[in-house]
Amino acid sequence: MSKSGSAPTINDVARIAGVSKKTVSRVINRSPLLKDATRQKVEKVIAEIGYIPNPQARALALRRNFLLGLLHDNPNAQTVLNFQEGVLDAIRDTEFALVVRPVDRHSPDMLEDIRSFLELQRLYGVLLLPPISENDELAQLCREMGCGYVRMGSAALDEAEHLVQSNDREMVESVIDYLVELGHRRIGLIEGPTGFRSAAERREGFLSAMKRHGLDVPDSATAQGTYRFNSGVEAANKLLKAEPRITALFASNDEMAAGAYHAARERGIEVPGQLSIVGFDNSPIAAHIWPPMTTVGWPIREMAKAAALKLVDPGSDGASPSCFPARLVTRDSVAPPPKEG
Amino acid sequence: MSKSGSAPTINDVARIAGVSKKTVSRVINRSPLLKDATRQKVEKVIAEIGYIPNPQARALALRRNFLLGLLHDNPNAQTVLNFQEGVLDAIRDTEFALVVRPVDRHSPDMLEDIRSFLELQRLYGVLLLPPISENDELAQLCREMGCGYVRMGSAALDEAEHLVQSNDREMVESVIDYLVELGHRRIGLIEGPTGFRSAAERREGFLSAMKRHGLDVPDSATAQGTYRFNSGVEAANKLLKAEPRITALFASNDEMAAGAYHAARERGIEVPGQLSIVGFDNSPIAAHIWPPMTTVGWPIREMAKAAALKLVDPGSDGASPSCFPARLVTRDSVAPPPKEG
DNA sequence: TTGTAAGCGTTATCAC
DNA sequence: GTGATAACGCTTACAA
Repeated sequence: MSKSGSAPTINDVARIAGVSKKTVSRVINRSPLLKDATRQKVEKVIAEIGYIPNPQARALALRRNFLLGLLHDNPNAQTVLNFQEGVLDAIRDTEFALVVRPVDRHSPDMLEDIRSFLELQRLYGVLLLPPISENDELAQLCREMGCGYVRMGSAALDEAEHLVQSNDREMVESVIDYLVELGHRRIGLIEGPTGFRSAAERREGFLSAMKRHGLDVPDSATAQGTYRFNSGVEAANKLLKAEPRITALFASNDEMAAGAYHAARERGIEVPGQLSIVGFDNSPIAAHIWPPMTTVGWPIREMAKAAALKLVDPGSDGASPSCFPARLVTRDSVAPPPKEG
Repeated sequence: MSKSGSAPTINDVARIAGVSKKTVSRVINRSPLLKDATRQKVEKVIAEIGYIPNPQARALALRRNFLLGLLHDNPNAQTVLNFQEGVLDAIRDTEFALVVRPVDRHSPDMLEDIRSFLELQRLYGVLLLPPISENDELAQLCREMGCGYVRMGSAALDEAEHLVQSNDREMVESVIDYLVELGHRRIGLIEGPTGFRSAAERREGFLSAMKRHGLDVPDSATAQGTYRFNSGVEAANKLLKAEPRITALFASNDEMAAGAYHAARERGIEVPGQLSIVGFDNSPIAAHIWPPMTTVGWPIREMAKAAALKLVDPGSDGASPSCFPARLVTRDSVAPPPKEG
């Protein structure tokens, strides 16, 4: 047995199994050049004494920590938290742990901060959430530092092994199809901020669907927001004062869509009777607002799990492309347009 | 200079400064038995070559990682995320990093899971969020494992060095005072689930304030929820069907309060005209719902920072008690009661 | 296929 | 006060 008190080490295993510690190390690391008999003998001892390799020691020897980092500039609390859960799904019962690192994408020091963070903590790999996942310099930095990385995004930002993707554009197209089918013709767009790939993808989806249906998109039917609630209020106010009034609007995220609810209510416009609203994200507010909001939801948690697996177990499925389909969550904020007059 | 390519090590510092590595180690660890001249000489070299101690090596030698763990059973996404930001405020520019670990308080294996997690990762310390912060066995486990811990709670759960506290009870009392001052007499309570200390504290605050004002609290004016939205709907439905109807209600968190909005709207009861609603948490939904909700807010981020500092720098202020005052965030969900009749 | 010796970068022990 | 020397628990040469 191991020396009582402290956890068994590789030396205990080696001594009891009657092999060298290097052989034990080979077992741990699944070296292919081991005789099966030896491997089994060692594995038996490992199981018996409950040996677990010490991650700190491995980290020192390998010059690389068993830590996954989540880098994000808080797009939305629930999104970040769901993502954390998904990563945990992937690394539960492994030696990996998840470290989080909120960053400020507007800070000129962001890249340098991340560089020294990676240098210090020697992370095994990092997971990049939008919008900073769209930053190519950041990806380049990870490569330079020998740090694995996976980007989560709404477009083909990188090679398959570094990317987990959603199909925002298609989804927005089908949202518009849905509204048109219900009879809507004057549909407005509250788009997200410049510089966000997701915002661009969603706008493209909107515009191409409208074009496909032969519908006009006057300037007065689009407005830009910041992805925040207040900007949704302002943008909706712009859209709703134009005549003839739009009968439906798509907002590039739920928070702005909630702002649009607010603006509509202040103007005495009924949702969905006089105005249909569709959001994007399926965040909690969409379910809790009144009337419950129809929106587009990503399978964030599954995406996060896939992203983490690409890092910790690239063998399994990591090299293959991962595109996760979003789905329309139908609730009560959409109805046919009001009769003209 | 250090060998080019890799970062300088303690050996480089020792060689250049002409001292032993142990002396450098003493400088790093602020040993008091060093001659000032020696210290300054070494510090100069450290600054010159930009030496940073390697956390992985320290972790191995000290048998303790430079990681803070956040253990939580997601009370609320925004709360958790704010807390993370607060911890980061405390450990920014230190060698510490934050690892997160969502747990399932309903799992019978929770304690064992946490035990093996702590054993494996050798965390410097953990931060416990409600409701698991109220679990005394968990605190005991941390003590046994030699892992620092700080509990965040709404009552005096532990000694000052292990606690960051909020004053939920007093705050709820002042909420009731506020409603009574406006003229409300029939005030309802949607309380949180059994087993949550925060729920108990808030209920106590409610009841003692009502008693102080000589106001009756019939059974029909209280209902229990789970802190989730749907339970708020159900609880409010129970409260709102009792006659004479309550004119105000306090919900133990915002999510249930949002559920109460929902129930009121379904029954055609106007908020705040016919029913005033006050929540607790100041979560985003309170600001985004219509009408914007009056609620009680904690300074989560500051509390998190204080908690992390208790762990990483107990010298500064860690031993002293930390009670953070919540404050009433006044918005538009409260009005005087409707005229009788 | 397996073992030996020498690190990885720090701290602890115990002399001086 | 300070410095050799041996841990800490593992991995990577390189040898056998």
